[in-house]
Amino acid sequence: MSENAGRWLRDEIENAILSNELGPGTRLDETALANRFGVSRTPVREALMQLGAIGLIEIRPRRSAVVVDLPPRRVYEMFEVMAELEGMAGSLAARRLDSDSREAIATAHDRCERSAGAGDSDAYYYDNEEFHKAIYAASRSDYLAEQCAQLHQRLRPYRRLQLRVRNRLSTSFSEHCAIVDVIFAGDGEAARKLLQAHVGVQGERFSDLVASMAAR
Amino acid sequence: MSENAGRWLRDEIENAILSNELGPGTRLDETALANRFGVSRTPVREALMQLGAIGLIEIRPRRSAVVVDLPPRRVYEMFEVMAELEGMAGSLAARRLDSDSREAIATAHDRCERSAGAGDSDAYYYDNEEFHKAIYAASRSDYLAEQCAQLHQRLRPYRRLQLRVRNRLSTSFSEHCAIVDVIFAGDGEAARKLLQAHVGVQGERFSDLVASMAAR
DNA sequence: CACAATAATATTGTATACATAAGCTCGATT
DNA sequence: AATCGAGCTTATGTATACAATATTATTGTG
Repeated sequence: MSENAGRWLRDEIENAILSNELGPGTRLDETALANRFGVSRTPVREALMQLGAIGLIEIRPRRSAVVVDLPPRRVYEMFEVMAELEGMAGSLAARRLDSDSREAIATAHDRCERSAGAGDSDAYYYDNEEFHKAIYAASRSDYLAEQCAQLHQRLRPYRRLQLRVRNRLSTSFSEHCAIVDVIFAGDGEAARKLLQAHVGVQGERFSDLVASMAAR
Repeated sequence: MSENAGRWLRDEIENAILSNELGPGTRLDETALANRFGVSRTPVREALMQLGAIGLIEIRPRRSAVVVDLPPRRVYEMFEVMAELEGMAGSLAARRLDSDSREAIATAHDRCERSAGAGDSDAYYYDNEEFHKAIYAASRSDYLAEQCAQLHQRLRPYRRLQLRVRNRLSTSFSEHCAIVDVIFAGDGEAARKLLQAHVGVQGERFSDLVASMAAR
C-alpha cells in the first residue's frame, strides 16, 4: 500500500482514470472511494486534491469532483505541443548523443521491429513508449524528458485509439527507422522535423483522431 | 477567503513561495501554517498536496514538506523549454493573427515602450508579462497559452534576477520591437526565432543567470 | 570531552464528528 | 401539466482526536 494511503490512492485513481475505468465526466464520490479502498475520506481527499492540481480531475467546491472531459480541440492542442516537445527532444538527442543513449535507442528500436513484424499491437504499444522514452532521455534534459513523458501519459487514451487505425502500426515503425537514422547521423533539424510529423496530428491523421473521439 | 480555505491557502502559500518569502529549502510545518492562517491542519494539508503535485514543494512522507530548490541545471533546462514554447506561440500567433489579438499586442507593446523609456524596471516587469501573455493568447491555442503562462510564473524568481542586469531593459524592449514587426508581418518562422532568442539563456545571458543564482 | 543509546518531544498520517451547503422529493399553485 | 418552493437527504469542508514515526534532548559510557 506504499505505506502512505494518500500517495497510493493518487496512483490508483490516476490509473483508473487513464485506463478509462473512470471515464470523462464520472463523479468521484469521496465516501464511495473511501469505502472502495478501505480507508477514510481524509486520504481520498488528499489524492483528489493532487489529481485536481495536475488537471486530471476538476474540483468544484461543494460539488463532487469529476473526471475532466477534454474537448477535441484541446486534445488537438495538446498533441500540437507534444509534437513540438518531441521534436525538441529529438533535436537535442541528435546533437548530444552518446554511446549509452545510442544503445538504448537501438535496443528499443529493435523491440519495436519485432512487435511490429509480429503484428502485436499491444506489444508495439509498449515498445513504442520505451522507444520514445529513450529519445527523451538522450536529450539530456531531465526537465524536457519529464514534460514529454507526462504529456505522453496524459494523451495515452487518445493515442491508443489512433493505433487502431489501419496500417498505423507498420507506418509508425517505418517512421521510427527514419528517425533513428537521422538521430544517429547527428542531424538535429531532421530529427526535429521527423518527430514532429510522427507525433503530429496533421491531415488525415487528425480527422482519424476526431472521428475516433466522436465515436466514443 | 475565497469561501474555500484549501484553495485560498494554496494561493497564499504559492505566492509566498514565488515571492521568495518562503525560499527554497524552507520547511513547511503544518501546524505553524495552520496557526498563521487561522485554520486547522486539514486545509493546510490539502494545499500542500496540491503544491506538491505541481512540483513547487517536495512532500517527504513522515517528514516535513520543503520548498523545492531547483538546481541551476534544471532552471536552465526549464528556460530552454520555455524558449521553445514561446517560439511556438509566436509562430502560431504570426500565422493566426486577427485584429483583436493584433490590437492587444500593440497595446501591451506601447505600455512596454513607456515603462522602458521611463527606466521603470518594476513597471516594465509587469508590462513585459502582459506583452508575452498577449502573444500566448494570439496563438489561439488555450493549452499552449496555459503552459507558457505556467512556466513563465514558475520561472518568475529567476527572470526577475535577469532584469537587473545592466541594459537588459532597453535590450529587451528593442527585441520586442523586432518581434512585433515579424508577427504583424505574418512571418511565423521569424517570430519563432526571435522569441526563442529573446527568452533563451544563451551565451553571456546564461552566465549572467548562473552568476546571479550562485550569488543567492 | 566526544559519542552512542535511550527517553522525551514534536509532527505527521488517518479516522471520525459535526456544521453547512447542494441536490432532491413531493406537494401546492398558476 | 408544468413550475416553483419548502423540507428532507446526502455529500462536502473543516476541526479535532489519536496513533505512529521522526527528531531532539538527555544521560551514561569510553
